[in-house]
Amino acid sequence: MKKITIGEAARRSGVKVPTVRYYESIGLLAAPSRSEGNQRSFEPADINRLTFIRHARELGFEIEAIRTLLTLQDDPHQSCASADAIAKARLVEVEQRIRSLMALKAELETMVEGCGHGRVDQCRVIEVLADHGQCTHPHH
Amino acid sequence: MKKITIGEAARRSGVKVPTVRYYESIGLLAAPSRSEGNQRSFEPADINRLTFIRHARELGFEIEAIRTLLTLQDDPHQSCASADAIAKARLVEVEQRIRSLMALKAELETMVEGCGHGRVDQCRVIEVLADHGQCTHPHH
DNA sequence: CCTACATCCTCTAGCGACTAGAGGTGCAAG
DNA sequence: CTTGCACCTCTAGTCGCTAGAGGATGTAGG
Repeated sequence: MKKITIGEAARRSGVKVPTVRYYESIGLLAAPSRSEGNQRSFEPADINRLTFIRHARELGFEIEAIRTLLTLQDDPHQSCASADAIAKARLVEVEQRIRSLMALKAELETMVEGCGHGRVDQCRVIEVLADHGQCTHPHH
Repeated sequence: MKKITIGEAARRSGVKVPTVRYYESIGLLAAPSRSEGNQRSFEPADINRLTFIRHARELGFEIEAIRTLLTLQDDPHQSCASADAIAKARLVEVEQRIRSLMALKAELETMVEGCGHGRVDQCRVIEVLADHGQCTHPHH
């Protein structure tokens, strides 16, 4: 079997080198075997695991959620109810975040549109921040 | 003039007590005068400043951006071009974040819908994470 | 005046998920 | 054999707070 260095693992998985070491340090990835010169030597399975982690992180799952998802993946005969629950919870979070960002977007647009590019004392950006009563969307 | 304690300032501005002290420590808020017993004594202007900061934070502005906005507010004869640029940049960020979250939402929905609530080896949640080629939206 | 009790003070450490840098070793090509 | 990159460990820093220890102050009731 050919040895996969950490740099190679990083390139194949899309996870940065220091981040791979970090994942090992927090026990998300098992410590790989070492070469004679003490360098990490990864297996193809490690690349899959790293890729899984990267995808999950890109979808905004927290490390602890990923830890749970990984233990599920490691034992494929378990019920997938936990995985389902984790994904559903994440979906709810994302939907809330979208709603809040949409309100925010509207408010920023009002600020930017109202700005006559003159002096600060006529600037709507500063004005809205200073007096929240002017918010068009009193969401907070 | 009546003295405003840190607790009162926190209540009026909506910023928590330790956060007020934190803002002072990073120089976002001038150190207020102290009572005989070394307790902070705020002015009404401090409440306004804290409220400004809170609004800006709620809109997702970073501390350094707020620092700039505050120096603009302190000198109302300046051009508001900087404030305008900061708000516009923030708007662009928010719009990008919304787009990315919408793609993410679609992907999570596919995962959750596809889950037959059976065993892990048939679970679409795990499957999609393990093999990103299955993503309906190849946004990343 | 004394006693509770809330509020205040400073200081340090912790959160999540990395990222950066120092200072040193291994390894492959020319 | 030397150059130079990739690797190693370790510590500290990032952002914006938050929590807790351990002690001082301020206020209201008895």
